[in-house]
Amino acid sequence: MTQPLSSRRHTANALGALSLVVADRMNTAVEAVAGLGPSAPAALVAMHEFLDGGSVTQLSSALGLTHSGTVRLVDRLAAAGLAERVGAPDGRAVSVVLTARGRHTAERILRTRERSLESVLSALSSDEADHLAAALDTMLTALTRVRAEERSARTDDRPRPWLCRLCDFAACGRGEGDCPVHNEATS
Amino acid sequence: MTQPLSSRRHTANALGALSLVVADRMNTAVEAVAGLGPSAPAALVAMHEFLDGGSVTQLSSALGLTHSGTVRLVDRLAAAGLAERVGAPDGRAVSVVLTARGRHTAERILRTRERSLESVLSALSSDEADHLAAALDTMLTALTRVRAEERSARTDDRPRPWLCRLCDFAACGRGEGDCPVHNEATS
DNA sequence: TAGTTTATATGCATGAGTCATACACAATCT
DNA sequence: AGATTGTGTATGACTCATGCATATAAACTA
Repeated sequence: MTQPLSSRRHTANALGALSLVVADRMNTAVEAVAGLGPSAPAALVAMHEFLDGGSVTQLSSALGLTHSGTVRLVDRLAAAGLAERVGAPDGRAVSVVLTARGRHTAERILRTRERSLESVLSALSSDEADHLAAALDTMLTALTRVRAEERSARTDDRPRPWLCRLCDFAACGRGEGDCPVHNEATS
Repeated sequence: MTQPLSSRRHTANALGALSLVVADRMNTAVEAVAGLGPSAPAALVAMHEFLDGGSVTQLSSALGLTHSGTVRLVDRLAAAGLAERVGAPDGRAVSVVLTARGRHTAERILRTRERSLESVLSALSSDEADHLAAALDTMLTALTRVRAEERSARTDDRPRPWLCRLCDFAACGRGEGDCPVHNEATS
């Protein structure tokens, strides 16, 4: 039996409300850790998870920023002693690596994020949490597919942020290579 | 039986990932409607739903902006013909009302939001959607309580954005007065 | 009537980003 | 090898939404 339309609409509304609060709280908490702007946490986490030593260009497409925007961001990270530019094999490129402090900060960001999220989950019963997890996985998988389609259909090639921005790969729970989101990010 | 810890962590991670994408997509879609900055959609919807004719101060606390920030926002809305300032009974205050175009824009914003959210839900089976709805309600209720506590424990009285920002009250599905979020907003 | 509080508005500053452009190195094609 | 074209990085000038400090005006209060 199909869920009545009115109920779907209610669910959509609640999903919007919840996503907004959860994302807001998470972003606020996480931005405060480094205090270097809205993109810094995502940059640090991306490098920590799969992009350490990557080029500015790679970083820019993971974050959905302009190249020049990313250059400024790397400037800030470097000035704060969280990352540094080292020479890359390719002479024109630059390899952005996390310093020890940077890696430490990235880990603090992940922990902060997790705390923020678990405080939201703590209201749920086990059953509710299980069902929620199933629904989340379904939606994430679907969204990854949608994004892939959108990407191929796009004319303006403005990069968009990495879908799984801020994800903790260790907490993903899917085996290596099993997470479509992860795969999209690293491919 | 309790959900194993590793699984909780997975759920938290997925919740973070999903909230981020959903909120991102929603915000991007909705900001494009008026094109007057990140706060404009929330302002229009707030006025449309419960704050039409309200003062700049009321608006500022619903949005979590500074008063001056809100003044500039109202300037932009007025310049775009979406709102106007009319005299209030209180001579120093100002009453910000939506124009016909403003009201129309607010409705378009709500529809855009709803489309964005329903595209995410469409991947779910009826059962999944039902369970999701239950979990969402639980979490929203809990979050409302948490916010109320946080508010009373705060020293710096920086306003924070209205929790149910962008909500479509008609889609809320709870009866008048039954939605704690709604109640918090309008009280 | 004078002083305080409340509401709005404004000048100036800032931070994070964009765009256009310059520059350095690499890859490719005669 | 030399010239051309492409790719990666950096920088100068600007935009835009916001915050802070302050000014002004109206409303309460003593």
